[in-house]
Amino acid sequence: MHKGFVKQLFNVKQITKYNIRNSLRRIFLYHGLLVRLSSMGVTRVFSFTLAGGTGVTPEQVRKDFSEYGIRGNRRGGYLTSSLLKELEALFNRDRISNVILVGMGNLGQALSKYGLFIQRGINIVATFDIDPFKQKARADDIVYPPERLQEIIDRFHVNVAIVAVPDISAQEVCNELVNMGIRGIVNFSPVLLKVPEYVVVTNVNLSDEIESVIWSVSRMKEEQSLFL
Amino acid sequence: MHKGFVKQLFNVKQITKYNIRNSLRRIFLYHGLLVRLSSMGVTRVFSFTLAGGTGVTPEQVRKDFSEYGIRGNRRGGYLTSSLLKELEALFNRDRISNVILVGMGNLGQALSKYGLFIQRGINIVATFDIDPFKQKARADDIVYPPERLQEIIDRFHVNVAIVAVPDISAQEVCNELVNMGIRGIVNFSPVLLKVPEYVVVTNVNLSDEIESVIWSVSRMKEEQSLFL
DNA sequence: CATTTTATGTGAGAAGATTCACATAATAAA
DNA sequence: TTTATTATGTGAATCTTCTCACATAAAATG
Ligand SMILES: NC(=O)c1ccc[n+]([C@@H]2O[C@H](COP(=O)([O-])OP(=O)(O)OC[C@H]3O[C@@H](n4cnc5c(N)ncnc54)[C@H](O)[C@@H]3O)[C@@H](O)[C@H]2O)c1
Ligand SMILES: NC(=O)c1ccc[n+]([C@@H]2O[C@H](COP(=O)([O-])OP(=O)(O)OC[C@H]3O[C@@H](n4cnc5c(N)ncnc54)[C@H](O)[C@@H]3O)[C@@H](O)[C@H]2O)c1
Repeated sequence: MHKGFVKQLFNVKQITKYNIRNSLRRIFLYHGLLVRLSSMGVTRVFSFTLAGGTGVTPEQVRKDFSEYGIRGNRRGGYLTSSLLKELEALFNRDRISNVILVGMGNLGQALSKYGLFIQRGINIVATFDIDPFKQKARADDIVYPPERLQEIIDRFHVNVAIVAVPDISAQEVCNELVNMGIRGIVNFSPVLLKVPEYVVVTNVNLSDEIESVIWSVSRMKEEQSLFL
Repeated sequence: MHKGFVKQLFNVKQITKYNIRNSLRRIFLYHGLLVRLSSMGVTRVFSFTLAGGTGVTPEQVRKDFSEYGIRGNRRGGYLTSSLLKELEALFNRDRISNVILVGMGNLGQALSKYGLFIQRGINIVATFDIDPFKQKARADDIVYPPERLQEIIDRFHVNVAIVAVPDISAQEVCNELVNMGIRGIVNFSPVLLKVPEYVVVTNVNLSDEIESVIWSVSRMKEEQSLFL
């Protein structure tokens, strides 16, 4: 089952104590799969179901569940609905989280238009850009100027921000956000943001992702050519 | 130095032997930083320079370099230019790689417009979409119909594809690509693609990334409220 | 030219993550 | 109701990754 594909989790490598364990990253994967299975009418899953759908081994799935105190039936696997509830309780998905998005360039616009975030409990309540031209992009989808950040953060009790500004502005924007009460940042710029220890940052580096696949493929090809 | 921020690497979790080691993922991070430092005129770096800029420890940087046979001067650190060359040789960046992009929706369009991929040796030679409306989006930036995939893959010797289609189509598109000779896929859809063992897949799951930050923040807040 | 300083390079030990193996419990079958 | 079957749950072993400590070499200083 778990052979024949390179699989990947999202990534987070931590240094503070607010460490996201590998096991928890996988829990997110299981959850994502479970949401889809559930919407397809699947009412019961087994460790191998989740394993097959996420690219890990069944033992790993059970071990992960064990770590978070999630238990199934010794023969009947797990009930989709109650497993979903348990997972969502585990990562505070009982309610929807308001996030803001700063930087409405290419990437920011794509993210802001994505309709499925809400299914995962992610609600982008407002978007911001320093460029006046971008600010009046659309009437139904307002882009605010950075001056209104504090107001919106307070009004919607926002803790988490998505940062999609150019690398030169990233640290500056980050500092402002942290001063305004933001405690978590998803950073798409390729710079390491310096933040106080009470702020969580996750970097998504798309160039690295693509480059690593290119590398793997060329490495694979090299190796195979040795057998010709 | 390495305290006070949560740091993250891009991610890849492997099952085949074409495993991307953590150390290699970090090598990509060092490289990205080095490119920026280099363009800022920095001619010499130390393990702590790279560590500070990427969120790892200096020991780790040296250990990683050691693993890949990269050596510096016992006192003078590393020369930016020669280190860059060594790293690029390491992951075949002597030449630029042609990749294709399938799915020109929100995300695909953002990716296709990103001008800095080329600096990282990533050249998107063509984009594809099944939607005829998207196909004639712009005269200067042609979006091809899927029928022309094979032709373009062959013409530009493409090995790697970026897949940004809806989850329902992802496996189908993936199968076609593999049949046409693609050996590496960067998959933005939230499904696990089943591929033969000679194909490398990396999944980028943006919902998971955001959700994990939300989780970390709420977890952190909970913990802090215990001390009130 | 000898001495001090400073950063590298790496073995050894620690920590973390994954796999293995099997006892255990729930269900199904007889 | 007894027996067989099947999936879970988890300690122990293994494998991987990270950290520590310090010897070592290059450069700077006197
Ligand atoms: N687009 C991609 O596919 C891609 C790929 C890899 C990395 N990235 C990274 O993601 C980030 C965004 O990429 P992009 O292509 O959307 O860039 P972009 O230049 O298209 O958009 C950046 C936006 O940020 C806005 N901005 C600049 N400074 C700001 C500030 N101080 N406050 C608020 N808004 C500000 C700009 O007006 C602009 O609209 C960049 O750091 C880029 O390196 C993007
Ligand atoms: N946009 C985001 O911010 C975001 C966030 C998280 C995940 N994703 C995932 O990324 C993927 C793309 O997202 P999106 O927002 O760009 O979706 P989208 O619906 O805007 O675009 C998908 C595009 O793929 C095209 N397509 C469909 N089937 C195709 C086929 N067989 N061959 C070629 N093209 C085909 C469609 O015509 C459409 O243009 C989805 O799987 C989505 O779940 C996107």
